[in-house]
Amino acid sequence: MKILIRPVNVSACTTLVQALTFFTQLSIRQLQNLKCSVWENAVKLAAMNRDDTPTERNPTLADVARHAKVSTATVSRCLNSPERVVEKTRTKVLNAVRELGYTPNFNARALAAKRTNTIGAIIPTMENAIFARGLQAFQEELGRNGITLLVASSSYQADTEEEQIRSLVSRGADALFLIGYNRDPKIYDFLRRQGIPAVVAWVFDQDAVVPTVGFDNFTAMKSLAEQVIAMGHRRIATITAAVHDNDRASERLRGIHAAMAEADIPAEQLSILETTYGIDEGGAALEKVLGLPDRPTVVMCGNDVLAVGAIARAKEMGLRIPDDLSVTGFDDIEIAKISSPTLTTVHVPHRRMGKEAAILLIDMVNDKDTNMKILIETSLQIRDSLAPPRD
Amino acid sequence: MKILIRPVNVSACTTLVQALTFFTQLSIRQLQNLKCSVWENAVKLAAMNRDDTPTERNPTLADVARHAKVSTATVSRCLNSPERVVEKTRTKVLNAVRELGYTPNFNARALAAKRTNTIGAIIPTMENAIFARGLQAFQEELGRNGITLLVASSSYQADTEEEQIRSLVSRGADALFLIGYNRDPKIYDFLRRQGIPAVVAWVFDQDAVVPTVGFDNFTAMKSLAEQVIAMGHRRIATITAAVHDNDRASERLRGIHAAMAEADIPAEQLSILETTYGIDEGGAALEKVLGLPDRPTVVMCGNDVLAVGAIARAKEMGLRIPDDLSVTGFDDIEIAKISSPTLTTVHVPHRRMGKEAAILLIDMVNDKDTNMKILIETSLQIRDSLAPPRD
DNA sequence: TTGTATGCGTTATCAA
DNA sequence: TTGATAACGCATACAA
Repeated sequence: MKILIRPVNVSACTTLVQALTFFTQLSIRQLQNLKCSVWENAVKLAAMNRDDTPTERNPTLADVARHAKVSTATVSRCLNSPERVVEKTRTKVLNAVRELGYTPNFNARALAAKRTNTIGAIIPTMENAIFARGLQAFQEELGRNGITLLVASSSYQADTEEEQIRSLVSRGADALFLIGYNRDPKIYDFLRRQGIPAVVAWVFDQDAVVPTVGFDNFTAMKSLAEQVIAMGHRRIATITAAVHDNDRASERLRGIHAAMAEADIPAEQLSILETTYGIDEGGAALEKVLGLPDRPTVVMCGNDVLAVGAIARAKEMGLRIPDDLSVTGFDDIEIAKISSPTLTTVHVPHRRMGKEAAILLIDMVNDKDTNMKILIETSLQIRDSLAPPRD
Repeated sequence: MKILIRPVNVSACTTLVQALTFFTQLSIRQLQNLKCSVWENAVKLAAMNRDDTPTERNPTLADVARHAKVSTATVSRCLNSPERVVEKTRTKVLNAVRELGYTPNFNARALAAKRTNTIGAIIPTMENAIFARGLQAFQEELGRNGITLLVASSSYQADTEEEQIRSLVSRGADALFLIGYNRDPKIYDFLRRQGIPAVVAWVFDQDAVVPTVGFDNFTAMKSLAEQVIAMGHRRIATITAAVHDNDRASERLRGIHAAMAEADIPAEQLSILETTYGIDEGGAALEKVLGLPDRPTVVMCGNDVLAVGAIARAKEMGLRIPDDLSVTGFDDIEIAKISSPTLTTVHVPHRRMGKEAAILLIDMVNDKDTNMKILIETSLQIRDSLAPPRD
């Protein structure tokens, strides 16, 4: 056999070798007997990629059983309820496990046991620090209880979320953690029929029919608005996430409206600007606010990120905060404190919320008839970005 | 029928009732006709646990098959390779699927098919926005290809990460996305033997033996340090994440050292402060910097969050930035632009990195012999927080 | 094109 | 205390 190769480059040769092993039906070893330095190099690389050291099959329960000369049932017991097997056999089995480097196949286990020790969570987006933070605390608490977390993010899409709920259930999640109460009722039906406990976080609604760990978005924002109005503001703008399908946002908006109504300020005095999440988005919305006829004296933002973006843009445009314009946020994340001026906002203990949700959910998995609602208290953080209007 | 019960406690009774319904073949409703308060209580509890509104068993392939009057194999084919089944039976089957609300059991599917269309990712923490952002882009690209993402976070613990790698593999992840190259070599061995492709992101090392999508932390930080030194700074401090087990941090530190060496600045002129991630942590570290003898004129931070925290604290303590002290960051997240003064930093295109990693990984799953390294370019962002030293 | 039958790696039930 | 063995729900080789 004689082969001519124009040595182009190594990676091309690699491909070539693979093609050759295929067409000639020679093993890579046989091909290696051909002499030529580029060739050898290529062969070596190809060998690495193509596993001449073939993929070892994972050891199974049966392998361990054979190795330890016991039945598969015994091995299984050793791993799941070690107290039900006598000391001597147990060590024998555990040794075999270690020697073979055995790891249980999760899917098989789930299939047979109908329990996965896994809880699923769906959040609107991972990019928003407050969800990340609540989730982190949630996960830490689960971890302490030997439960693993499966995360999905829905990009604020209701249908995506529904898909993901089904997906998590079909993956065997023992329970679900969801953000916001507002979703198609048939989803709650579905979960109930499947016997999958779920808790809803980030909102609190006394009348909700699902277990909840959250705060009262309406009251929190209303308190802040009352404070704003008490300072003398009458013309208000709000920069908020799209309120449609988002009960956190719509409740907060309702809070502002309620405070205005109680102070006899006509609802038309409120300009509402919807935008997506982000610092730049907050800035862009602020520009629109400034373009409004009869300019508002205060901008109440749906979260701190929008607020900080608004402040930055306002300063760029030559406004002084809060002298020329007041700005408020929601959440009280770190940037609220380092923003200049520091940001007036609503403090939400996200970590605690995540942790409480985990505890509740674990209880529910253990005995399903827990149907609790936990109210997380928020508090006003009055800082420098809010002051009485000048005019 | 006459039954005597010594009323021990409610839960015992509950069990008893369940036993009775089993043995007598009477429904709980019928048993409820018996009068006795403890008894009634027990019956009620038992009813709750035992779901008289019974948990509907999930429909299975077999149910669908029966409903559509075909074999399970046909139903399976309809779902997985619809082109291999004739139009008429297909619609019949799909109707049955819809009517029964059938969802495939993921675990069973994984067990039988050895492919899950799932890719696992392990990041150090979800709380750090840059990981969240890269991951979000990663996930979006996977989503476009019908692949779902499994996320785990290791809290920067090497052993936790190792556990999670095994866990993801045992869950059937087809491939893995990892941050940083630096881990026990036996992990790479393990993955290779299992035939699980993995890509490493956030770093770039030409000599690494695993596929990589990342940027050169060393060179990027070195360029920034050169800039700093060119401005005249000699006494430098750096606030960094713990460099042990963290090749991103250690490479960046090495970059500073290299730039100093080239400028003949003795290495002792660099004060190194390790801290954890967070705005407050950056602030605390800054206080330590100010306490240093022969105070540095510039603080180079390992990331923007630390930098912004440092700036805020410095301002609180009455320093003017950059007049009294220069500060730099790394990553170029949004707060870099809104910080005041705006932050000099290294721009890293996290989104693009995540997306490229996804594309590469998908290729690798399809034909395992891709062994690519992709270098993501970074760039300097010189802004207001850096100026020549005053002395 | 469709159906039958087997196996995937566990857990759980029952008998020994 | 242990060992057989039957599920678990699905995919697929093979046969029809």
